[in-house]
Amino acid sequence: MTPKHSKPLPREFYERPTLKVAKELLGKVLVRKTTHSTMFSKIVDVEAYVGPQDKACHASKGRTKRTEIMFGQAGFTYVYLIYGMYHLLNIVTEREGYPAAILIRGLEPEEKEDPPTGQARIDGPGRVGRFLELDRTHNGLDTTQGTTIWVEDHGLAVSRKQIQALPRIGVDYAREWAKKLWRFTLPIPPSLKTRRITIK
DNA sequence: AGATTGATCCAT
DNA sequence: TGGATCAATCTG
Repeated sequence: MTPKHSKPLPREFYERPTLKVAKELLGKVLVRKTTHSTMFSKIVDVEAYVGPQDKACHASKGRTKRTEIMFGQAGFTYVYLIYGMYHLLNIVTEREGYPAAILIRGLEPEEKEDPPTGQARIDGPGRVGRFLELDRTHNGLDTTQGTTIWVEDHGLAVSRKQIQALPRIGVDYAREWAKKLWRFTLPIPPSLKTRRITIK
């Protein structure tokens, strides 16, 4: 099922309307390569931040040192520190000059054990950053090069019916923009649901 | 509900 | 140059 060789999604994939790209990222495989290992995780939860008018988008405040990357070429990472603790991973979309990005909120890591143990879902953008061992050195990386962080298509079909559209989290300050259904998720599979009991 | 935590941005 | 803000998470 998983192809032996898969290439990073090309820049053209990201150079399109952000809402479309966001939905199409669901079911794709995020690859994170460190010196020790290469991790593969299915993308299951994303949020779109779309353009200068979107008050929830950091770039609505204009072009600054921090938001500069979002104004640049699509396919680059936008990683930033929030609350002094969490590194959130985004991928830049749309044409150069139009600031937009997609926040990765949830992952399902590939099973590594041979009898699969039932891997937990990584739920929340802060946990995603921690799981992927991200820090600010991962800001502004080109995901089309297949070096550190990239996305592959392993051929998993995702139908529109599976995609839930929800309001974005934690952006109440954006007033009416917070009501946009620009968060897209895949349902938690039953195999994971049954394993969501957390033991202390 | 409250604490945590530090980079960023802007104006008191 | 200070201080408010913040695409969150953990604990109680």
